[in-house]
Amino acid sequence: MAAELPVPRCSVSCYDDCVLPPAKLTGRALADDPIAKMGTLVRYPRGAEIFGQDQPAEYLYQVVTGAVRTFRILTDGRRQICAFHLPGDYFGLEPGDQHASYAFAISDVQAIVTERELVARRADRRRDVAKQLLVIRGKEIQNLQDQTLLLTKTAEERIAWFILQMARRTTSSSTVSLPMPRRDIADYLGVTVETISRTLGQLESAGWIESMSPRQIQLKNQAALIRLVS
Amino acid sequence: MAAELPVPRCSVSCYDDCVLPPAKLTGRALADDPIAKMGTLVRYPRGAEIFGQDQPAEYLYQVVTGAVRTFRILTDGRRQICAFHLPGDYFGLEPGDQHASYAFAISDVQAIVTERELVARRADRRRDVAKQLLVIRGKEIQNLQDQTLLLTKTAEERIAWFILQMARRTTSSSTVSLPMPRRDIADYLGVTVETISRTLGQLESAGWIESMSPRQIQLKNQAALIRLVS
DNA sequence: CGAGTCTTTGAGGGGAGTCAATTCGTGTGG
DNA sequence: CCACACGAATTGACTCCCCTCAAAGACTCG
Repeated sequence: MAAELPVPRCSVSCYDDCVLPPAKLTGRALADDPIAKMGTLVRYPRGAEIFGQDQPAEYLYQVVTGAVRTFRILTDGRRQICAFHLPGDYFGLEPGDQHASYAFAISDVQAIVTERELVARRADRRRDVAKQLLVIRGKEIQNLQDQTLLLTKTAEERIAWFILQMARRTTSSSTVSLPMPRRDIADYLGVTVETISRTLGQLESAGWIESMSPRQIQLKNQAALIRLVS
Repeated sequence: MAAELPVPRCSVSCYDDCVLPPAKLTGRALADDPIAKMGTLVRYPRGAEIFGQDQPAEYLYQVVTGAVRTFRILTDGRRQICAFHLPGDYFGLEPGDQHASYAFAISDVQAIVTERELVARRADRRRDVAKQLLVIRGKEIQNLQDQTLLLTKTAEERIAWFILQMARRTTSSSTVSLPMPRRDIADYLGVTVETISRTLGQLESAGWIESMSPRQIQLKNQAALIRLVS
């Protein structure tokens, strides 16, 4: 619904304390990854467009630091968030040779960018590269299946699920950071920002979470949230 | 919601006239397909379980005749239809090595069944096989993305979209066959059977479709339906 | 023909959307 | 350093679409 910022904003943000832990370039995640090694590190300022819908899909991306949203604009003008990509996540590997979605940097982002052509050629020779491509798509399928299940549930269940997922994907502490604005969460979960706000209020009244700031919440009763999403 | 039939029913069905055109084994679809050639043709009677959730995913399937539903049972007892598989469609290629869903034959089904192990080994050597696996997953991703978009729309839009998709995937004539019961459509679109029934009634009142029988409808104004899903 | 399932139709209630106003938080300019 | 401007987020009142519950037809199949 909301138009994307046409111009990247490079100013220091008040939200910069909501940083997510960077994927460790030297850790298991990337060391075992035959594709990431082939790419180069690129920086995108907050709000920057990484690629646009219908553009040729020339590159494959992996987030190192920051957060990325991919989304589609529907014919009725509504916006559907496809996914949030956090450190370690791949994005940009489209089924076709054109991007089916936009990708924007939610915060300042560092990403490993690899030529698709290069990956494809390498996959022809090396089994591990070909297998890695299949794995990336497999994870994407699982995410989409989760999202599909989610969209048949109530707003309360969706939001609880989202908080738990963000907790799992970011820090393991009880403090969950939501680097994206409410509008993004709403368009991802298929509810309105008002419903997000009201439901978070209910969860806080129940004593299950505590809102430190709009983008920083604390889990007070994780078990209850898990029971909610059953 | 409704429990699956525990025992395959082999009797001739009243709905057997709702047959879908078989994928042509000699046609382009399968002749170009390096995987289908490796498998064997298997028949499943209507209502038969093809595989179950959490079972080891040993085979890859391609529908030749009939229709298959894959679905998951949620912890709250609800049932989520993942997809309907019609002649030419692949199913059973899970991200992990266990099936994430059940697969049942909606009508009598013939399918080409191929060992996953065999496909995997072949993919290690032959580029076209590896690429075909990627293509299968790519199509699955597109279907899931479509379903995701769908679940954010109104019941009327979902049902119109479903009719149009079934029209596109089955015969090209104006007669659309819906081989699955209302309950399946409901669990796929995330609405109730009552809403399906009522909305079909509305579309018929509007003169956009005409119901020949519960499982056979005729498109009277395809343009209007397309405009509805925009 | 009769049991059972599938589908349709009806009445009523609730969850989430819409519209609108207020508060909060941030960045800007004096 | 403080006041103001602007968007983000929250809160409130009202409406409506769809679900729930219930019952009656339609169609198979034994």
